[in-house]
Amino acid sequence: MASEAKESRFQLQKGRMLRAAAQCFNQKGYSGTSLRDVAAVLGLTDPALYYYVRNKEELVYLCYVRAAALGHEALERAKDEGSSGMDVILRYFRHHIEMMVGERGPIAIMSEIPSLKPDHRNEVLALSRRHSLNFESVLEAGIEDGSIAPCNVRMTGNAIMGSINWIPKWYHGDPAMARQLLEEFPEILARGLTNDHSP
Amino acid sequence: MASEAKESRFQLQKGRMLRAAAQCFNQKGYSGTSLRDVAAVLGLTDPALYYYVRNKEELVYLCYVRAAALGHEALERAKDEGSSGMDVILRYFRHHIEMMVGERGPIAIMSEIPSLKPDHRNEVLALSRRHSLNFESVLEAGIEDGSIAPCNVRMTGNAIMGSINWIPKWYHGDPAMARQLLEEFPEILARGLTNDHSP
DNA sequence: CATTTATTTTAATCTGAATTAAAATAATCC
DNA sequence: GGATTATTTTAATTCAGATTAAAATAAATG
Repeated sequence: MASEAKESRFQLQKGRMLRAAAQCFNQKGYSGTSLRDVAAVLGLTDPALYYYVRNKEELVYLCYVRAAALGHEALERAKDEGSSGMDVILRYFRHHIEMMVGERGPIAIMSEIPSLKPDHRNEVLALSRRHSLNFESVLEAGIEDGSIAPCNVRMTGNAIMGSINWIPKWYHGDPAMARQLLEEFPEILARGLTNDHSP
Repeated sequence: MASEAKESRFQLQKGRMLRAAAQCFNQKGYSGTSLRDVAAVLGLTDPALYYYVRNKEELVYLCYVRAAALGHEALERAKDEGSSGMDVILRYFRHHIEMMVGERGPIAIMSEIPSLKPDHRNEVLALSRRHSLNFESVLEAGIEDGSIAPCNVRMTGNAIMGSINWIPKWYHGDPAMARQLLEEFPEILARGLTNDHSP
């Protein structure tokens, strides 16, 4: 239908914009990227972006919501597919990293949450916490089922999330690195969780 | 002597300023902190900062140089004190985290390296790389001496640095958390490195 | 094909935060 | 205590980049 097609085109462009923005933010830093930079990636001029977004703050906000959504999706998918806690964790790592370095990426580093306006900030923080808790509950399940060694799940979760969230700082689009990341990183992260001394 | 004392006072204030700036950047984000914010922490007005620094870019640059220097110092001290590779690594974790949450902290997250001016950016990147290589060489030594399991040191280093660099994102000055961080985080990070199956 | 709607552009404005200049206060030194 | 230097302030300026307005183009629709 017409309205569907139109909405789809709009949403498509908006999606492209969010990915362009994520790319700019990760590459040039937040203060280093102007709306012009983002527009340039899309072959547009800056005011065009205002057709999709109220202002720059909202652009950042949407980038972060998207980042949270992709992380959430990665974990939910892993939970659907996986068996033991450790299995779910490993699948989650793979999905999340795939989203960062693959077709759907990049994912914006959430460096500027504090400068979002209060409503937006609170929402993003809530999404972020939810994801952390979600991840921790998988850790707990894994401890329960014996696939993961007992640990402080809060602290362990923070450590792992840091590793993942930091990836865009050193991954800059090199395909060879992307392959290596997908192949080796999940195991590296998981290695600290293994329960070698299970009964 | 007079000139000594004067220089010391100047350097002292400059040091305070860098810590105030790090605190603001970590708490409010880069774009969310104005020079006025930094000055306010020190009980000054914004133009006063220009007595210590040429401009905001230089302030950020100095924060990052300081961050790199403290990381470097933590690792060097660990190397001086430690025995096996794993021992050095653990000591490094403790020192670095102590610097983040203790008297000498906070340490600024290096979120805005890309928007530094080229000379500064290159210098900070060089310091950053040097630290990574330094850390990787300790990992290699640990693998050599059998205290650390064989691994891709580049990738493993990236994972661990991510965890550490991300700490200020979730540590907001709570003393109880600081204690827990010091006590538990090093072991958590090290757990993925242990060589259980040594010959 | 004419009309309406969607998207983008060009040109103009606005703004807040960085920066500079000049003056004032505080510290130090002889 | 008077003179010199160090530090900070108040007041003014500047500017890049966000934002808005109005016009132009492109797409869709009947």
